Amino acid sequence: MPFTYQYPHPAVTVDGVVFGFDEADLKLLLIRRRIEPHMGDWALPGGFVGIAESLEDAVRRKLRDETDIDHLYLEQLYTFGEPKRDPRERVISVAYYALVKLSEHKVRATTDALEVAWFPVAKLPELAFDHERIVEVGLQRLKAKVRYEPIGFELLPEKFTLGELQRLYETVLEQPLDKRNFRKKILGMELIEALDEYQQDVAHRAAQYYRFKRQRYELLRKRGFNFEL
Amino acid sequence: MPFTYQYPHPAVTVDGVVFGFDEADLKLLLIRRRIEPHMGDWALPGGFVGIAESLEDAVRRKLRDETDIDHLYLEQLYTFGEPKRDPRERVISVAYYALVKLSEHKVRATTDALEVAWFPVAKLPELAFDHERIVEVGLQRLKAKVRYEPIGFELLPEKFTLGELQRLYETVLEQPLDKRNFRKKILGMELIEALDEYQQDVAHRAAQYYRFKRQRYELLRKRGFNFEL
DNA sequence: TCAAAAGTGTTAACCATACACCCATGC
DNA sequence: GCATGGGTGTATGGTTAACACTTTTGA
Repeated sequence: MPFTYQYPHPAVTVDGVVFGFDEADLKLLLIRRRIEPHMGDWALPGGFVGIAESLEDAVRRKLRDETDIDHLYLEQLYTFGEPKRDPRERVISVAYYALVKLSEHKVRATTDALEVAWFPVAKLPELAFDHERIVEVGLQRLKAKVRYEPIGFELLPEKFTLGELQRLYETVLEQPLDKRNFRKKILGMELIEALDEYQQDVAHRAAQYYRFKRQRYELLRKRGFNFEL
Repeated sequence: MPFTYQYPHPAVTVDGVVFGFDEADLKLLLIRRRIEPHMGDWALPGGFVGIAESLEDAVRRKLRDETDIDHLYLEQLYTFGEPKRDPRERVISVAYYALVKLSEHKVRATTDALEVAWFPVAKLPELAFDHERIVEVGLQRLKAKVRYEPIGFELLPEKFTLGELQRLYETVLEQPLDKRNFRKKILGMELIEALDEYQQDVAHRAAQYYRFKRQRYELLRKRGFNFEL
């Protein structure tokens, strides 16, 4: 028992609310806990922050360890610090939310997780601790942010069709969008460019692929441009 | 040295970024530290979180103790957790930002502060730790939020003139607004009501006083209404 | 009578919305 | 040839932006 302090210290953890998008569903990454408390229950990936490690490094490490996910859009979400969140001791959890290109990542359980899986956000299992609340805040944030920052592209593969992009927005915002107006608006921003590539082997007219012009967006943003759906 | 843990624990603090508005200036509340490190330097009000105390309770307690400010709009801002923020030990700080009606609060130094004062945000002194960075994030948030939530009213007295309200927006957003368009927009929302009261003893035509209809706003918000500048 | 801020409407440009049909492909 | 999603333009109404003079008051 070597770590002693003059005043009581809470434990600090990080939790990741990791979203992916898959054809028609917004999905959330969960792990099944290998240890107590809540052993065997589904929970957000996360864990204790190392004493000399930044918060963001801690989340990235946990996601790498527990799920093999690397390379993602990551942003701090909120800090949950109610005194009775964890039965063991006072635990303050800094939650991050992350967006990953689902099709480009295979997840697999590693050290702390019995199992790792993507769940449609509409059909989540019961979650450990107050993780349900954390997911709720994450969803709210995603929904708010997708409207005024081009983060939707983080959920899609490099090449995508306008149909896929529109379905993504409709799913996240939970409302249908007019196809012609959507295309007019997106194309009008000149933030995505058409490729000379089309879908293959689809049972209907093949859609053209597009790519997000990240550099152009960064440039425009510096000049005061604001993305808005 | 009674508090011992199996793994090292960081200390957790809260810091308050407290804004006020005064005639023509956006102001920030600072304290001069009574203790090391950074004794005598200006810093954000804040301190360690009690082991059985929620984060928000901790900020409120600190603001009461150090400055006598009670009753304020308070919201979590961001959590700063870089390993070397504090020379003593690993300290993770959960920052909150707060808006107060400057004219209705007299601040005074109490337990931990040698001195307490309001500084115009444009002319801040050097700050302890990474508090400059925290203030920057707070300002950014205020600027973003004031556009789509009616938080400006938290900075004004109960009764205010449209001129005061406009100056507040111009100050926070750092851009001039057209008087006629501003009034049209604000009055069109029907969120503020005119009182039968006018300025006294002003060297120009006396302005009418208005009041924010908070209840009506809450009602409209539940029905899906969105405030926007 | 001057200075200082309050108060007040109209017009033109732009943007958001609503809406329907033909196209290409695989089965 | 049919089912499926891709792709395209216009007209209307509403919203935003630009703009200048009169009023009231105290010094």
